[in-house]
Amino acid sequence: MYERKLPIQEECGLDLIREVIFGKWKIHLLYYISQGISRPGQLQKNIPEAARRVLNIQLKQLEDDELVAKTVYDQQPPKVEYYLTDLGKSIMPIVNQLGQWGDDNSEHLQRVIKKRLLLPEIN
Amino acid sequence: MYERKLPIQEECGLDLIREVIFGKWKIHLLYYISQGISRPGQLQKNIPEAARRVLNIQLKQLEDDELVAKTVYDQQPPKVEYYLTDLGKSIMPIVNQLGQWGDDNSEHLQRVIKKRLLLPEIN
DNA sequence: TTCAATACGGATAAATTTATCCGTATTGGT
DNA sequence: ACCAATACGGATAAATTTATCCGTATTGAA
Repeated sequence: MYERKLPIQEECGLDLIREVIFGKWKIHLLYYISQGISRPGQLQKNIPEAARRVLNIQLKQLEDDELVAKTVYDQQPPKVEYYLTDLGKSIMPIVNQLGQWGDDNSEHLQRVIKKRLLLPEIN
Repeated sequence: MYERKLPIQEECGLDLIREVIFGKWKIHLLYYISQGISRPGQLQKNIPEAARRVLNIQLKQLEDDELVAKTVYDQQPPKVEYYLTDLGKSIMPIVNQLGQWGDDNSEHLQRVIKKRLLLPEIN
């Protein structure tokens, strides 16, 4: 178990939203869940680059932050369905715009990302 | 100097935008620059929680990604001014909405963030 | 002559996040 | 009997990001 050592910033809206959506797969998860892809196994199939363990962790965080919630069916084999809370729904317009902006500018973005490999330092 | 080992995802818009704005202070920097706070020293004063070194690194990344650009005045003491590129300007509506959403939901967000301290595991 | 203001970046440590590996448990199909 | 499908999470390694510390260089002001 990991214990945070540095304080979390919560000065302004940008700090706060960063805390809940800046995870490698969080916006993807929100997106797919909003599209009705609700079961963990399905989400994983849609995000094959992500390790299942990581998806679980990020789903848990989204759940803790109350952007999503889940229904656990009492059956075997297990069945779980995630859905967006009202708060989660309210952020979807922005998530969709993020994806749209990325798509609209994909040429540019792919170019600058490739350029990074040539740069002397990255950090 | 650091060399990346894992591949960068660039499958979809959400991957791409993550690459350019998911840094601890990037959306803040974009916001303040859009507000006309253009000099590094001023940006630092507006984001006192951030280490200056980190702001420099993230400004450099924003510059490499062509969301911002800078004018270097040839004088002493040095003077530099950052400004948004067209691409940077095009993302501001979304950045502003992110901040707005965070502000609008600040009570909720502060509550869930505080709750994290009580949770058994974080990762 | 010493210090403040200005911007930048090397070197390295620390913190955090993500990845990998593997084990739990149950039902039904082959 | 054995395996696939299903969801979950412990333990730990690896990768990445962020933080800390300090040094460079120049002008003008006290």
